[in-house]
Parts: sequence; structure tokens; C-alpha cells
Amino acid sequence: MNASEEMKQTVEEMGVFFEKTGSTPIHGRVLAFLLIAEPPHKDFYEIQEFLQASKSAISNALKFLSNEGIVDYITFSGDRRRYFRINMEGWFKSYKKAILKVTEVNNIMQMALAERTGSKHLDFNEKLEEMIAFQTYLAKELQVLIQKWEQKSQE
Amino acid sequence: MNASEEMKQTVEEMGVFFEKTGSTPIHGRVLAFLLIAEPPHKDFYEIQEFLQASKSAISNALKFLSNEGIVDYITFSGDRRRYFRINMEGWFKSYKKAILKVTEVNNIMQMALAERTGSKHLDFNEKLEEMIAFQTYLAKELQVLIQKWEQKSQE
DNA sequence: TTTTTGGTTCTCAACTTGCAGAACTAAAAA
DNA sequence: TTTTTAGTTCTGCAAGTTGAGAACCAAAAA
Repeated sequence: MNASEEMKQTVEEMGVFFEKTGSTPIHGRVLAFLLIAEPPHKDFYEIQEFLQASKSAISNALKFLSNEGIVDYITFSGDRRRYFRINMEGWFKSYKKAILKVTEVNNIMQMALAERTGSKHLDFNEKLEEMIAFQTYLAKELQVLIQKWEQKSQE
Repeated sequence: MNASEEMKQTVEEMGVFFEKTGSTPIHGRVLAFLLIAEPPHKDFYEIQEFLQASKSAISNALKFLSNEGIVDYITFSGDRRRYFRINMEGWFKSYKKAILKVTEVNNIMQMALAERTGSKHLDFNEKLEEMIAFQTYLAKELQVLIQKWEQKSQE
């Protein structure tokens, strides 16, 4: 297995992971490829060639990843092509944002609790309240963690 | 709009939310219904009746939610039916487990970094390292947060 | 023993999704 | 001006998913 073959295997493996986190196979593979590409910016054709996919698939994947802020591109004077790359800052940002979403289910739980006022099943309500309290705590502490990190890395 | 109509609306709304978090519409609605049902345990027929869905859909939804540990059932002597309900402890547990998964992408990033040793694009590698460091930090701190909560609630 | 109940599993139709290929477009090159 | 390049958008189909309905099954009831 030569270097490129091995790289393809790695991209596939990573692609499967990203796929599981909500993306499509191709979105995952484009991200994976850009993550290990050397240099870390590749033009449309190179991506297509490596992944053996259609132009539309590549185009849509890049569009999606750009919207998420995970990918952007650079250009070089005298060269018409865009060189797509991972926008690490952007990815980091959207990742931090995504983390805070783990407590979004709290809204639903609060709705449920409101709906349950007057219920005779106090233990059920109590456990619901406990989960709500945990999520409220978590939401707050997550923000603190992120803030701390940002301060530390600013020094 | 009577009480049941209003409840149906609420269930729909909640269902849409759960649906977005990876479940199917019906899975989401079953969970939503059990979350606001009074009493908080309902038999197969009641769930089916309320959601106006087929038996297979309900059966599969309950199976799925049971596997996740989110739903279980109780029985009453002299009554053949199972009364399905939300297993708050189980849900809480699987929720805590899910939280720790937000840092799973770190494995991929570490793979990528390993693949990039010797790259000339040091700034790219540095930013990748930074994200890895953040996730390592977050993974550790999340465990601490959860532990703290568990100690506090044990008192 | 036969029938009923409380579900589960199988089969299939309707719908959705992902992506290839073709058609298209805007800018640059010739 | 015409042609080429670098992508984007449209069209259609193959594959996957969801959930209805029917068939099925095991335990309880009659």
C-alpha cells in the first residue's frame, strides 16, 4: 500500500466518523481530506480527483462546510482557482458553539415540568427538576470553562 | 382548543425537537407524550391512541427508547399490560454519557496531527494542536463537573 | 381446548436523501 | 469575439428510511 492509498484509508476512516456526527459521507471526506492534506489548501480539482466524486458533490460539500464556517479558501495572484482549506478558527468557534447546545433539551424539560404542575406523581416531577437543575448548572459551567480557556490562551 | 388538543400540540412541538436530535418523528413523539402524561406511565394502547400511529411504529419506538435506557415499564398484578414510562435515572445517565461524547472528535484530530508530522505548514499544525488541547481540557473538566454534581446531589 | 389480549416482526409502499451527470454561468484567456 | 476554465445549479435515479398493515406469537382467559 503506497502513501496515497494509506491516506485514502485514513480519509475514509475519518469520513465515517464525521458522517456519524450528522454530516453526509462526502462532507465528512472533504473535511477529512483537507485535515491531512499537504499543503493544507487544495483546489477543487485536486479534491475531486482524490475523492473520486462528482463536481456537484464536491461543490455542495464545500458550500455546506463554508456555511458552517469550517472551510474557507485562499487565492494566489495570477491563478484563477480557489484553494480550499480548513478555517481552524472558524471550526473552533463553531465547535464551542455546538458544545453549548448539549443543554438545549432543557427547554423541553422545562416545558414538560410546566405542563405537569399539579401532578400527583411527585417523584417523577422531582427527578425532572433534578435533570433541569443539572442542565442549568452545566450550561453555566460550560460557559465558564470556555471563558477560562479563552483568557488563558490570550495571555 | 380543549385540553387534549393543546396537549397534542405540545407533544408535536417537543417531538420536532427530539427528532432534530437524531431520533425519528415517532420516537420523539412517544418520548414527548410520556414526558407530560398523567399519570406518567401509559400502556401500549393509550400511547397508540393518543399518537394515532400504527402498532409497529409504537412498538419500535418503545424498543428503541428502551435500548437507550430512556424508557422502561412497570406492571400491576392482575393486569397483563405493561405500563411504559420514562426512566428518568436511565435518561439522566445516558445524557451524562452523551455529554462526554462532544470531545470524541479529538481522536480524529490527533490522527490528523500524527499524519501531519513534518508538515511545513506550522501555523496549521499549531492551531490543530490548540484545538486538541482545548478538547483534552474540556474532556477532563466535564468529568469533574459531573463528579461534583454527583457528590453534591448525594448529600 | 379455543379465544382473546398484548404486543412483535415482516413486508411493502411512500417518501427522503445523496450524489452522478448534464446543463449552465461568469470571468478569464486567447 | 470565441473558447476555456472554475465552479454552480438542475435533473433524475438509486439507495435508504419511515411507518402502515398484516401476519404472527406467546401467555392468559374462557
